[in-house]
Amino acid sequence: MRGFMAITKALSDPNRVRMLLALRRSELCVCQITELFGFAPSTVSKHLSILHHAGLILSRKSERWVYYRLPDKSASVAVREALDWVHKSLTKTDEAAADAKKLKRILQTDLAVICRRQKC
Amino acid sequence: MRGFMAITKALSDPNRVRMLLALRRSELCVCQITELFGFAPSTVSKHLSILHHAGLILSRKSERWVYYRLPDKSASVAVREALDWVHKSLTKTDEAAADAKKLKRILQTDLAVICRRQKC
DNA sequence: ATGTTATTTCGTCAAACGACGAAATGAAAA
DNA sequence: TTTTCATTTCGTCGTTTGACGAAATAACAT
Repeated sequence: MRGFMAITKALSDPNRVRMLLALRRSELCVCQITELFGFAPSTVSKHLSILHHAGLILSRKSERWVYYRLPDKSASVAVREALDWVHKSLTKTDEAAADAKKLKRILQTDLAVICRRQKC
Repeated sequence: MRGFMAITKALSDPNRVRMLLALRRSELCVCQITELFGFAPSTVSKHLSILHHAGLILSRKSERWVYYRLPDKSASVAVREALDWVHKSLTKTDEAAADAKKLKRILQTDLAVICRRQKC
């Protein structure tokens, strides 16, 4: 029950759900997600940490950046079913479409440029 | 997205999830659920109203009591998948077993007796 | 009609949440 | 080694949540 509640609590915030949808296309680093949402980096980091703690995303560090991604088959059944449910329910929504559109432009921009932009 | 978030917020409280599990065996009236949880009736009513608003449970009124039950096939895909996910993930947990055991005794007791008990 | 009573609504309060900025961390670059 | 910088942690603040009891509601029983 404990792990299950970690998942449902993680899913109870719309911004965290949007993050899961954004990660569907490809892994993203914190500053890319920060750019997408327009939140403070610390806020995004906290959200990602909650998703990570629930097992809904995985992380890896490379060069200067921390990348988050959706888990593969090795995730628990509860996590996989939760992610399937989220994606099946929301891929066709307006919010997901708008985020996907904005994300597309972000992915075309150099990472260093995006990160520097956030210092302003 | 709005309806989906209503579901995830409803599922983000462990007591509401326990209520969904309790309803798996049979429909229950508010005072039976109140007896099971040991909360104030107003608290239970609020929880049930949140679950109902999310479409996760249905209600019917009969004689003096309001009964809540899980929805049938007519529920939305998102709701049905959420309920399947909850039940598949949690039916074998200790919490569910303990509630089921206590619920069994409650179901053997006369409704009017249970309701009167709560006035003390 | 009147009274009873199961349920809901409302107001309150403490705890949890989500946002932020400032400071700490830690790994790569110089 | 020292600096740089992406990320995380910490403390704060306003809002939301979950609990309660009291009062309102509405349906049944008398």
